[in-house]
Amino acid sequence: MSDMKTAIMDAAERRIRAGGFGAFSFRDIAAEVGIKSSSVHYHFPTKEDLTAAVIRRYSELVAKHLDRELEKNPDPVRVWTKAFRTPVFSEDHMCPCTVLGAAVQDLPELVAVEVRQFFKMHKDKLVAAGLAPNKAAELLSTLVGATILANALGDRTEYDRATKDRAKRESVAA
Amino acid sequence: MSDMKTAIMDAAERRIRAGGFGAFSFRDIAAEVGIKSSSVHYHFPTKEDLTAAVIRRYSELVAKHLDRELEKNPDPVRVWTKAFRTPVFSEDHMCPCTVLGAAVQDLPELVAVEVRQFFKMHKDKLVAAGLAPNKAAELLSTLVGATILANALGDRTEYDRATKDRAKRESVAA
DNA sequence: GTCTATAATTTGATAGAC
DNA sequence: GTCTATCAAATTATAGAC
Repeated sequence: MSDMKTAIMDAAERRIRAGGFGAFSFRDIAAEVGIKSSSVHYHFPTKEDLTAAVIRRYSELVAKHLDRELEKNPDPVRVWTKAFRTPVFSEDHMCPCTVLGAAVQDLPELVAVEVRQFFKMHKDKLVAAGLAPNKAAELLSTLVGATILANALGDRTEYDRATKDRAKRESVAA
Repeated sequence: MSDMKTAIMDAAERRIRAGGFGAFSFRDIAAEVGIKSSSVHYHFPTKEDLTAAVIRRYSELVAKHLDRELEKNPDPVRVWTKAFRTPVFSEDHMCPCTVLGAAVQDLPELVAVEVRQFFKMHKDKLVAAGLAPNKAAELLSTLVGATILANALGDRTEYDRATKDRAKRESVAA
């Protein structure tokens, strides 16, 4: 993948994390990467294509990261709690799939498919790691919800408050 | 409040639930309620004003509902789990504050304030109902996240999977 | 690959008649 | 309160030169 294609996706991802599909334009991104908006269309024909590519890249990156962490630490509760904590304590604030997942009804089909796939990937991996389906859904819900709570309240420490007890309760219990 | 003002807010709320702040225009809403977009501005000067009014109304409605339910059932876990379940199993799919809370960084100030207040209200009420602050944050996170999971996966039953175990585990324990 | 130029549409908002 | 008319700006996307 070319440097420019990567730079475009990086800029788009940051904006999606902040406000979702409606919160960025080709002109925004073009200005940031130093080209014209028509040149962005050369790399990604439509906004739908660009957004879907960003989510797919993000999803694959997260999947690889989780596999790597699980090798070092067999406790899925701790691994996932730490993974979802990362954006909260960075400048990005939110996971792009969480932002898009909340407004999935307003998303172009290609994007909706990628977002659905992201959450399905998490469920599958958690079950493969030993969690019961109900526990997997509950853990994932708590982590996703905790990022929203922290974001909406403007208080990152809310994520730790929301996830602290479960980590103590269920760690190693998997 | 006039019937027209109410109709405008109803139309705006439905669109916010589906896609957030960027997913509706004054023209959309005007068409739905049978007037022109310029007439919408008579009732609400700006989009920011309209959105903030919608969220404030929603927040107050939810607060009253929770107070009423708590009188009938003293178990906050069951009351809250049922309350957040309602939009998931309706045509609305999502709570408007959850959708906006995920993208709060992209929201006008007046709207962001109302969204923050919504989640603060929940935390305060849960603590007043007897939950420890950590437990309140965890429960709220799980419920909010479960609505997103159900929405993103296009499977309402995911909400029940994600919330079933906790209800069993913690009910009456408050 | 990037540019200029532009089409076609939509947006939030205002002025002023009725 | 609602209308017509309109503005200024922004949007996604395309055509064609270089």
